[in-house]
Amino acid sequence: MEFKAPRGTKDILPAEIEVWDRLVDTAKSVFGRYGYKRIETPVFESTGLFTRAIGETTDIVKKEMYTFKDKKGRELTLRPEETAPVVRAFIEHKMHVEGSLFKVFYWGPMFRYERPQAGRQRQFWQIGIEAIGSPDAALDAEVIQMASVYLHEIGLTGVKIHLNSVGDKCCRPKYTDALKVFLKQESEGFCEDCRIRADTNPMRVFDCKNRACGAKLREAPVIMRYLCDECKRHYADVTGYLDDLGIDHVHDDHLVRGLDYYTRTTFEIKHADLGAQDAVCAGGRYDDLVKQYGGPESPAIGFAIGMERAMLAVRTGNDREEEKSLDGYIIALGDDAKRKGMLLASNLRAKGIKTAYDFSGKSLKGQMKNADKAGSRFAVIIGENELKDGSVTIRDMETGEQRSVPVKEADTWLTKDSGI
RNA sequence: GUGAACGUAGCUCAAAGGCAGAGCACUGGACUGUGGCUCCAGUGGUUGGGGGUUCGAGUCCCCUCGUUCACCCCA
Repeated sequence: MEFKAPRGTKDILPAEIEVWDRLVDTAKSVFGRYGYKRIETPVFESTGLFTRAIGETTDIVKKEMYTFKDKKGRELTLRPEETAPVVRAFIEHKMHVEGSLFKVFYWGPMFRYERPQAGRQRQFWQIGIEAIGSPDAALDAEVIQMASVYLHEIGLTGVKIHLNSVGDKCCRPKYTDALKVFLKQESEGFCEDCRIRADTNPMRVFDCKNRACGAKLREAPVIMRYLCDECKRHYADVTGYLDDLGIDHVHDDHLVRGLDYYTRTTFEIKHADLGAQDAVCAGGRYDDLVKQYGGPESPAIGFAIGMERAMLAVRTGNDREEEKSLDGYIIALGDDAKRKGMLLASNLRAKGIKTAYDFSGKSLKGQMKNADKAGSRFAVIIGENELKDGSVTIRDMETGEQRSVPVKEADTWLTKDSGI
């Protein structure tokens, strides 16, 4: 075969689209219930938008972006994530209203040039939300609860909410300094990657899966001890509200975020069946990002859910019986019957009856088989006998019962709840 | 970017250097205008692509593309 879907991309075929649509429909329903409105932003943006927001030293910016120049030489990038575009739109359209929240949700494809793996693709879809305009810890709790409700409503069970705080611009530097000192002192105990991380982005050592490093990290300074009073208080409030809401969560000292813009609350929702890429949802606060981009002081929080990962996790134990996708399947025998059949199909569809017409030109037997495979409730047969008296034969594909009815009454028989 | 395994019919997989096969699916028949069950028969392949070794390669070697898993990183 000459052409295949590009590496790291996937077709979603009709057989799986039902689950896919459910993820989207549930997003509309759940996030709408919390007062979120949908936003749609371009799939590509100026490259600088992402390099500054995400961080020059992050892997996403350094090696994973689909960047290109257009014909006028503009530097553009296929979006690797959606927070920066939403923030850009928020500022550009001056959506800031003093004392009120900008609450939006979205779904769409994101692009990162990575080696594909279970739950990781080059084009992948995210469903996410952003709430811009409040520092309130109660908002954090509501957002986390909303994510949890969403995952519950798409039928995901066995998820675990991990929570941490990464501090803000005054207390985080103190912590990273302390961590750096520790990593330098104990450098023999760490792998090569971690030694490099000590300089570039020390908090990322907590992501290391090397067992020796993990053991060593138990002695590392813990960020909670270094948080300023405001951050400490904020985090305590978030967990307090979550407890009030009855949302299970675990504190995770080692939960750090890869993107530079995060402040204070960070969280991940993990699922055990996903393999190495076990986060189905991740998010956190980004209190400085809007200001940093020239907007008004607007503390904010958001999260994103990986749709393909959610699909993988939902897949297990979800073999629901599929609904009959057709009400009527029209089988015409001969040219005259064909004309009648086409017209009948058209009339039935106009009345909202799901109707397919058989174009195979096969025998009655062959067309009956097609009706069976198509999953129709009824077969509607038009042959010589029916042409003579202006009737059609309607056969219930479940019970095998059938009866002859006038063409004009076909619609009422096809919409009957039961029996024929 | 690094490492490992894998790539054979539409699908799931056999064939341990010697005739490319099975099950399911598909098509036809038994059953002439009646689907599902059963039985019988049939169609279907440049063994991912390219090169090499060999009398002979699906099998061994090299390159390449892709898949999977892990690392890295992340949704």
